[in-house]
Amino acid sequence: MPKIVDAEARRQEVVQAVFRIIASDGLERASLREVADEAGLAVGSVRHYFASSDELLVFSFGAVVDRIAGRLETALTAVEQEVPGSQEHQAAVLNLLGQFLPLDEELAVDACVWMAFRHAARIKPVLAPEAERSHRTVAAVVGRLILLLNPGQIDAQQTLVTEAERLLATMDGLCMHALLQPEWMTAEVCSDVLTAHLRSLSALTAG
Amino acid sequence: MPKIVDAEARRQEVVQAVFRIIASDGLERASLREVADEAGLAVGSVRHYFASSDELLVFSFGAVVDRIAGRLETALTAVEQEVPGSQEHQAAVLNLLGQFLPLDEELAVDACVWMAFRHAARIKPVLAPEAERSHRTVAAVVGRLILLLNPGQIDAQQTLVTEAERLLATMDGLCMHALLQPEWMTAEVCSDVLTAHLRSLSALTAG
DNA sequence: CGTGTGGAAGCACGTTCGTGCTAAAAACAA
DNA sequence: TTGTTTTTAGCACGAACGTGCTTCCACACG
Repeated sequence: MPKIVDAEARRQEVVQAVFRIIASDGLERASLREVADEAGLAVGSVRHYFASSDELLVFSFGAVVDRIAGRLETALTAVEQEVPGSQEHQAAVLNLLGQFLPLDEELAVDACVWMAFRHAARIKPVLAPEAERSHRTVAAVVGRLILLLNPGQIDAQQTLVTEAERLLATMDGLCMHALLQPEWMTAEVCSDVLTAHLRSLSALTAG
Repeated sequence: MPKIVDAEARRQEVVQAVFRIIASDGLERASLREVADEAGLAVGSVRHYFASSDELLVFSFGAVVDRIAGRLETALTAVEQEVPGSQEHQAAVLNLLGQFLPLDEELAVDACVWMAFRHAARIKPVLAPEAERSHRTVAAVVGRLILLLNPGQIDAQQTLVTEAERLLATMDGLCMHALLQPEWMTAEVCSDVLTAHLRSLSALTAG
């Protein structure tokens, strides 16, 4: 058998190059030639691992969705292991919601890439399945979080859906503003908005 | 003097073509050739009114910002003319917030175009000034709305900023979801989320 | 009635893109 | 060593892009 290369690792390296290009220059610059350059390969080499440009983009979209979903899942189990209402519980919730925001370099890259792919999916049908998976996955996490924050208090399915969508929309909006208007959107404002929203959620239980 | 045409009207026609292309095929398809085709003109004709592709895009961005700002301003004065707490006041507020969402064809096109340009502005520096103007204008409207909803109750500047950003993030998130996941995001869910958020705002006054 | 100016159209060049295809290089089996 | 197969690299073609430049056309004015 010939030269053996860890194919999966190579694909991940290429995907990382895609991420960097999207974060710095946008999705439209993520062409095969640019990606190959960024990855230190030739176009033909990239095409050996990804049959077409579409396949590369779909795979990259799936990769970033998996990364985000993994972080959220980890943070959610951390929330579940704390006593509701405790200080640690509150911190775990804030940590979970912080995973949506570009608070450090890695989160910022993922947020950029995630946003770019979701918007591109509106136009490019090949990206639609991953976009829907992304939405379902994240909505499920947020829904479970809403239930954790209101233990046994939400009876109506409609309230759950509404509050989950409300929190999700707020998070996406915050992420968007943090990416697009970083000078107006400091980490402190993000934190204030999050705590204000959580207060409105606990008011739900009280009412 | 030669053949006289209403230059401003022509420019608006071209801009409308840009809007249609962005809404249906995305910003990256808004090339001079595509825009000229959509407008029923030749490339040279479009370039007669817009010196370059960048100038066309910047002008189009400004046009959609003006349209949205105009709608918001109108809706805000309508809110101001109602008695706070009245049924009509509530309806006027919902009407104002509804201007952010793709509730009809025209609003949907504007929302698509607005989103596309704002995200493109992260990469293309020529679009940055309009993006900042857009943000400042809309934030000002939302800030005034927050003050109207809490007459004389908001003393701390920080609370105003936080609540304005919170409402703005929610609106942008809702708009985004309505554009990207229309099957999950019915008008009813939008309405429920809006009323839930407004309830959390009035809870602010009560507390 | 010219005639010159603004409007409309198009050509041509260089660049970038995806992709089909070919060929060298590298590494393991025999 | 030789042979086989993966990996890497590259060429070439058609399409689409922005843009500099030129060309036609029609009409308002002297």
